[in-house]
Amino acid sequence: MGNWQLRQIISYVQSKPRFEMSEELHRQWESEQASLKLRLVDSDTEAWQRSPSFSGLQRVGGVDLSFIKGDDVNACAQLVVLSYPEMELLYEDCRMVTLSAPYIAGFLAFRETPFLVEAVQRLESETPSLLPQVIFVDGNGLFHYREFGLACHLGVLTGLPCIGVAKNLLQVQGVENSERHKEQIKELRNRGDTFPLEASSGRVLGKALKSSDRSTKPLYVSVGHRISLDTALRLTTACCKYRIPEPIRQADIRSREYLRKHFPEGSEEGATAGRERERDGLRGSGASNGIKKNCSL
DNA sequence: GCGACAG
DNA sequence: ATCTTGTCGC
Repeated sequence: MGNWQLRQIISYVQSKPRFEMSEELHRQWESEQASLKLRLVDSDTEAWQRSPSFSGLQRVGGVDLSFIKGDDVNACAQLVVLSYPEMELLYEDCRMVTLSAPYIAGFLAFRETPFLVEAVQRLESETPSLLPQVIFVDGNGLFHYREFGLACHLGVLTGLPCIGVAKNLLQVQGVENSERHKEQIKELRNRGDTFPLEASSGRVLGKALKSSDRSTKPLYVSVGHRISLDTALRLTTACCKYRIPEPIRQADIRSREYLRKHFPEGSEEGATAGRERERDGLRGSGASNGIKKNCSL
């Protein structure tokens, strides 16, 4: 294929416009965020959160969604629970899900939350003793346009303490990826070092955190629900073997692994091909080494 | 027109 | 989110 045709294809793909949201839906979602926000608790509510060594904390959770390359509708929703402080797997749950909402910055929760809540509810009804005492969420909490990101949303809907952890900076409320910001990143020396993400209002919405010794890029941590920012930072640091907090990292690794296994590159039509295998006995409830597994197509 | 846009 | 090989270093 000539370079010329390639450019033609590239420009076509790139011209695909981002989803345009109707004014109506925009208002509806904003008002839902505002009303859920009334139930948000942005301080420590648990005894273990006050403990310097988190004594009393035994289970930390992580959630994530993974996608197949050409398909932004079918995804694998994953919940893992790890032991604290060992970070050993205690429970994992994954499901293929069909998303109904598009990705729109500022409204990520409407796309992902329904499936994450379902996963938590399955655990709650089947093995409540394994419920995590806190959940690490892939996305922002209070560090958000309206101070109610995915981690807040999931926290309020489940009632569980949640921590928002974003891998990329969301430029919001006056916080920007400026030269100043880049300088502050360079000044982070040791694992655990932070600097505040301050809104133009003066409120600190979250903090940038150097989560491992050999990572140039910080994590953007903010309160999700029922935890203070300082505690969220301490715990995030405590749960990082690498840059990404272990619960989120495991959820990410395992959901991708699941997709690789059940939808190898080439099984195009996305999840439809796999649906036929649905009844073929692939339902994992059997535990091999004490780890509760709860996976199915 | 240019840049931003968590996942 | 996803694509993608090697490369440099411990």
